[in-house]
Amino acid sequence: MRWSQLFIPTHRETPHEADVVSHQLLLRAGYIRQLAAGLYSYLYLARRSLLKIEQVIREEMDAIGAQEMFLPELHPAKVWQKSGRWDAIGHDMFRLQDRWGHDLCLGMTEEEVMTSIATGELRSYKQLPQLWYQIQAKFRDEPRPKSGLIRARRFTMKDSYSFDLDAAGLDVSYKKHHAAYCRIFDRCGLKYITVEAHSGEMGGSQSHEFAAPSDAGEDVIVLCKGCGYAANLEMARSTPRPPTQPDSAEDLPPEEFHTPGKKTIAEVAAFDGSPETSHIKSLVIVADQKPYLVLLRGDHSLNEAKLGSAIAATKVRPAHPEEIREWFGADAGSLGPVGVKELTILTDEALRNRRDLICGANRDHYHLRHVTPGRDFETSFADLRDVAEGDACAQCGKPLTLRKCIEVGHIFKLDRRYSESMGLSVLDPNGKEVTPIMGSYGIGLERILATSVEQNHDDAGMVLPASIAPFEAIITPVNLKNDAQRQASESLYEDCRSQGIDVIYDNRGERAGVKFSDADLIGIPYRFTIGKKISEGIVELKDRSTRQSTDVRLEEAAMRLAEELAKAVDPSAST
RNA sequence: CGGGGCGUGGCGCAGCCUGGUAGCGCACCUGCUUUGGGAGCAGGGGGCCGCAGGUUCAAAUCCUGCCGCCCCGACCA
Repeated sequence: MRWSQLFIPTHRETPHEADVVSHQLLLRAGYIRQLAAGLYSYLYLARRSLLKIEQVIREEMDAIGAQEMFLPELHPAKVWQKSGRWDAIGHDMFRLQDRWGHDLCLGMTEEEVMTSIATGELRSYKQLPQLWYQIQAKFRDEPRPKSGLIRARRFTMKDSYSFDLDAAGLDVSYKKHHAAYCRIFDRCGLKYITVEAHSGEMGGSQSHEFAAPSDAGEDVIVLCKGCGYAANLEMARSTPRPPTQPDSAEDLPPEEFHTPGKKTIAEVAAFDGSPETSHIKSLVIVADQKPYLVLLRGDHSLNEAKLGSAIAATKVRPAHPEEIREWFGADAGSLGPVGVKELTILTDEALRNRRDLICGANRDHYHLRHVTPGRDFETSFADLRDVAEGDACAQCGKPLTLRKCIEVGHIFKLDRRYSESMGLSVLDPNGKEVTPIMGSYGIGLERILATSVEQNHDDAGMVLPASIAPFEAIITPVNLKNDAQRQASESLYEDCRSQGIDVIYDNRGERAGVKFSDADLIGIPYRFTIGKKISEGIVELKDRSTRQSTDVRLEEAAMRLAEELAKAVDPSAST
């Protein structure tokens, strides 16, 4: 491609609406333009990158025997009603009606459609397993789209679905996907970790997330440098730091004391000189319409996903102030478990075997001291808290660290949730009707691009790996008006093309500095610079990531780069 | 949905407080010079100042309402 004919609208200045690096650079480098909140047009460069990412994914999915399909993005309500998600999902789904008043939605994911195809067609265990996938647009009416391509309302997902006869089969399909995903992210040059994750609304028994470390991420991953333990914050377990001050051995009854205007744990702790670890934090939570009193150590915070799992609730929310007033006769800030009868009390494990603690008295401006779980109130225990930086690893005892990550892929064992609700069954070898077991597996294509930019950039712009960069190389003549330089550029351009190198020729009449800056900004991994040394038959080959430049002979230049690319591209080619 | 910020040529911004000719840098067009890291000089084009009402002789500027975008939180497969 010749740059002079292309539309690559680069900007010198950072657009004001973007504040994460990938968003800024994708806009500045002319990859994308915003149409509305969470909706982006992919211009030429982004399109090329995304097609390359798509092709990597396609190759690896095909390699595990998955079959690509193409499904409608517009779904009739009835398939979602059948699975029960039409009502379960709420505002995240884009809904519309056709001219007859029939309800439709834009697809957020394809469990329902894929399963409905299977329901019509799969009849025998002999047809299993099946691995089906598609690479298509997904629509989610996010409460808050943000960070450019990282959380958009329309994005591209590769989603695949496995149908197996039994759990052992699902295990095989799941492992195949896990391995394929590792190859995909390796080939795309991402740094990532795989962690156990929370299944959320997808349901199912097991899930793993592919988490790419980045400050622009919204996921928090807990890591142990000692033993390699890694888990999503929603699943992670730890041994909390011991209380700052040991509990009193005395056996005193609860005693009310006046705490005028002190509401937060920090305020009460400062007021009476006790450490926060000797306090009970009381949170009122409504889970599936049922109220709970949730107790945590004063310095800990609640993880709502863990709570949801502990009580098998799907919808968890903090109680409204009026509800709290009605149930406790006091406001948040003076709440506690003593005397509470109507609400189920759940207590975090960190408070097990603790005694002589401080909590609210259910009377405004009063707290209780000498409170002991089990003696002064009935409760059950569960792991409900967020792991905190510096907690000890539950496996090896070393301190844990927290890392923000972008979720680039997620695989789920769905079990029979969808096959059952959608009425999928086949005959087993004994002629008995059985319900196949399913898995679902997703990768966000734009997130791979955005994450790559997040992980690979410098002050000049993006530094993309050759596998996903819009071009593998760029030819930059320093001065186009110089005949020798121009002719050499033309001939190198032809050489590169005959070597199969995806190359762009910057034949614009710009000054060298402009062309260098643009090439750096858009992140092309290799640059041929054709300048004065062409009189000796020499061109420079510069590596964008190392910024190292080597002199090569013009005649050998394309071949040299082709060899270099063959080394870098596709480390998994042998498998 | 709660809190905050911002809407002025394509991009980045000033002007608004204290009402009176819409301005700067970059980009763009023409010409000349220049050509190894975002050139110089000269000339030029481009604006519903987010939208709608109101106040006023007069509104980018003051008032009211709405819309859009961004950030924090809530929320989120």
